[in-house]
Amino acid sequence: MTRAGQDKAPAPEMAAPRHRGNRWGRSEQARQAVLEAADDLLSERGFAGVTIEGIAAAAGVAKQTIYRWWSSKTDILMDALLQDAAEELTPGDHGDLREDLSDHVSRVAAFLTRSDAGAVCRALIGQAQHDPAFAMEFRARFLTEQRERDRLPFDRAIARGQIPASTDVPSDLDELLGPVYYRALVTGEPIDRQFTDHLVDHYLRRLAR
Amino acid sequence: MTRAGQDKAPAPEMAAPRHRGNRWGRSEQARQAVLEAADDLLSERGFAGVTIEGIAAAAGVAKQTIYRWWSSKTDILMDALLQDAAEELTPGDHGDLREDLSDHVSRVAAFLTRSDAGAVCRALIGQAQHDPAFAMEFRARFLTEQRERDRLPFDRAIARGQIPASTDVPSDLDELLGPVYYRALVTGEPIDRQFTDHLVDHYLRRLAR
Amino acid sequence: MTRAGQDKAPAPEMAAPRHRGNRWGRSEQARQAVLEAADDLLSERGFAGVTIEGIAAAAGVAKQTIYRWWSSKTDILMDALLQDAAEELTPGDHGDLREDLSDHVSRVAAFLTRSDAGAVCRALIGQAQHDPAFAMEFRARFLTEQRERDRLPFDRAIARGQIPASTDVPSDLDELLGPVYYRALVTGEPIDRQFTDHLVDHYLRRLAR
Amino acid sequence: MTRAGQDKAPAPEMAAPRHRGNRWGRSEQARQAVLEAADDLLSERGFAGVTIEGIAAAAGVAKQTIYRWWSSKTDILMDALLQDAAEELTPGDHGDLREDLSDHVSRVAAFLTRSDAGAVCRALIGQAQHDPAFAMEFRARFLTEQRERDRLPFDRAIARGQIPASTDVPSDLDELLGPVYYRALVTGEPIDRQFTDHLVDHYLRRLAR
DNA sequence: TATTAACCGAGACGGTACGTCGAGTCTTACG
DNA sequence: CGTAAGACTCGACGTACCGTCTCGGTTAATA
Repeated sequence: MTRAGQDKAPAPEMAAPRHRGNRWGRSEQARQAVLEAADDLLSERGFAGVTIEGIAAAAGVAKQTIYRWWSSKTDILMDALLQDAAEELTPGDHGDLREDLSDHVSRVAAFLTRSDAGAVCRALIGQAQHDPAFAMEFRARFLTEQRERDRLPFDRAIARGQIPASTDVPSDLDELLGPVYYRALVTGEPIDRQFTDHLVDHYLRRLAR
Repeated sequence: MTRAGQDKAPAPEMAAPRHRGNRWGRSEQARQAVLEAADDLLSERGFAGVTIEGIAAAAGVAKQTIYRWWSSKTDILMDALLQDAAEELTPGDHGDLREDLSDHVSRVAAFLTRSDAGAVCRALIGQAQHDPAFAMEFRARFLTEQRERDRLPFDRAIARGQIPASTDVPSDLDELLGPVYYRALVTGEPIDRQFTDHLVDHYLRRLAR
Repeated sequence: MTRAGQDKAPAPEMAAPRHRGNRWGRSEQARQAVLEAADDLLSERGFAGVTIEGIAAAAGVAKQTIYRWWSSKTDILMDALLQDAAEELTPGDHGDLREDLSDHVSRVAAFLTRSDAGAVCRALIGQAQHDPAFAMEFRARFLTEQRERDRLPFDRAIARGQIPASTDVPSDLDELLGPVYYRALVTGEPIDRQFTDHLVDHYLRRLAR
Repeated sequence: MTRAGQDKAPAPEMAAPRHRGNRWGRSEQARQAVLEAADDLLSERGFAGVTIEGIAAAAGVAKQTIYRWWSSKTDILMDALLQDAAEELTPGDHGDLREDLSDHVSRVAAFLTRSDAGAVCRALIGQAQHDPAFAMEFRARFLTEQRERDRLPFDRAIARGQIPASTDVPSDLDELLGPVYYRALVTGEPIDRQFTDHLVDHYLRRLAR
């Protein structure tokens, strides 16, 4: 759908090589500048302040270059999200389901409510409410991957024999994370560690019957 | 904040009288036409297809008339939502917490995923992700009221002595409704009765320890 | 074809009245500013320097206002030409064909090669070479009128009995004015009084057999 | 000024040899393809439809190759004109001034109003109205040569003693050809043989006093 | 025989202007 | 006083070409 590249520069902290009129491909320099400009504009001026013209100006890039590689501003933000989200949202392995979940759920809460990438994520979920086609793209490009990461603690617990293999993980994920997203997206209520730990506690107590 | 009027229809099911230059107040006819046009445009052309100009044209109303009474297209949709949501989302009283909750949670799910007013609601939640000021307005004008309705089953159960008065109702509401909103807003997964009943069941089982 | 108005402000040297958000019609103020800006840009930066954006900026007018009333930059220049050309190109009446012609032909030469309006005229003739549809419009809106003016000396001479009523005026006009246009448009040769007087002289000598 | 090559075709009617990477010189194949593509685009889509990108695409040539040899689209059209015009516009020698002129003037008329190369010529004259620098180039590269051809009948008549050596040929040319160009460029009036013959007749009658 | 200079197609790049859409403001005539 | 009408300024949209820049590939004169 979108030709946006996901690959990163082999060594991300190295400066992107100067673009030199290239037959084989796009300017990594321009790509990074665009993603960063989009991110900056979102946090400084809000979603309405993110415009293709604004990004182009801030990134020192021609509009046409943006349209060559991205189909819309949300497509750009999606790339920015994919580049940043994975590491912030990959659950660690503490060898224990409660600890893994407690850690991950509170990490998701912090991501959604406090991080820059989380702001991008919320903006895209917002856009998904306005545009069904984008909603599908969001799910295909981000959510599917994220759900894979979210379920890792469960998969490890199953492997350990801590919970039965028959566990309906997707459904349980909805119950655990739903309230977090609900607060982040709808009520705006702050999400503290106590709340997330209660969620985990209720879930584990239910498992234990 | 907004000058939108909510009331005034002398006899709501009667056709509004043709407005003929009124010295003493706004045209109820124009108000209804605007709200309906906004609703129609949203369902037919999506959120981006809702424009002030489009609404004015569809409603046979001057742009200035819209700007006189509403501050933005989301303000209009808010009025439309408030007009429609209350009755769809007021929980009935079956004399039993499980039944009340089961009914209400599934009703919320249906509202969000299948009704026209629910589409308006999702669009506004989407907009809230893009605009913090609007998020506050959404919470003040719709969400507070809705949360009052949502908690009615709990209040009645407390009055009946079915659950302790110390119940942290807001928090429990988040746990019950969060997964529903999460599916509706984020994953797009369909929400069937089985899923909502599981939510209620898990909640009640936890209460019973 | 174009909705551009030709009417002038009733008293042209009076400042156009301040535009005051008008139900019945366009802003005369904006109209004049656009025509003048187009003229200025043409003489200062050449035809390629005349852009809709440039005119809008110079006239302090929105692009949309230009597109509302004119279809292209040549349409604007046409209006500017029509507003200026008539007086510069209306032949005077000296009671004698030779004098009338001598005066008029040299006036046409001066117009084409030295006046600002003549520069507009040459630019439009240039555009007519590039765009057959515009060529037709040019002929309908300017040339027909101009040919009426050009033939006035002949009509008066016929009325006076100085030349026969059977004179093929259009054809004679081509012979008299053609060389002037040819020099102005093609060779760029300067056109002095001697050249135009020779043209008139040759024409009159031919008449006299 | 322009690097456009005029020569080099070893045998012009032979198909140009396939270019296969050449150290010493440009690809005749590319050159011809560009000129033809420019011609085609002009006749099919008008002057505005002639773009460097369009020519490159139509000719199967890289933009850079065009920019290497020509400075602008008008520079290309100039080459195309020079390649085609000479033969169409060289007056024949019938041994008689009237016949030579009659033939040549009507040939010029046909060229301007009916031939493809004439369309190119008119387009360039049009461009000359928009761009004084180009006007000079047009005169230096095409018009000077063409004027040499135009005067041939006069030179031959002088050599024959048919007209005096003191004849002001350039001025007479303006009088003879001016009306033809005027009709072709300005009025759009068709130019038939009767009109051109009248021009010649009037000229010759004047000579004869 | 291998090198290498000159030209080629390709296509990404930073720009400018295009023509369109909608936002939000303003003024008027009417009821 | 509220309304329909509609012209206004402004900002962004997405597109088309501009002219510049490398790139890798192809050939033929030279080394």
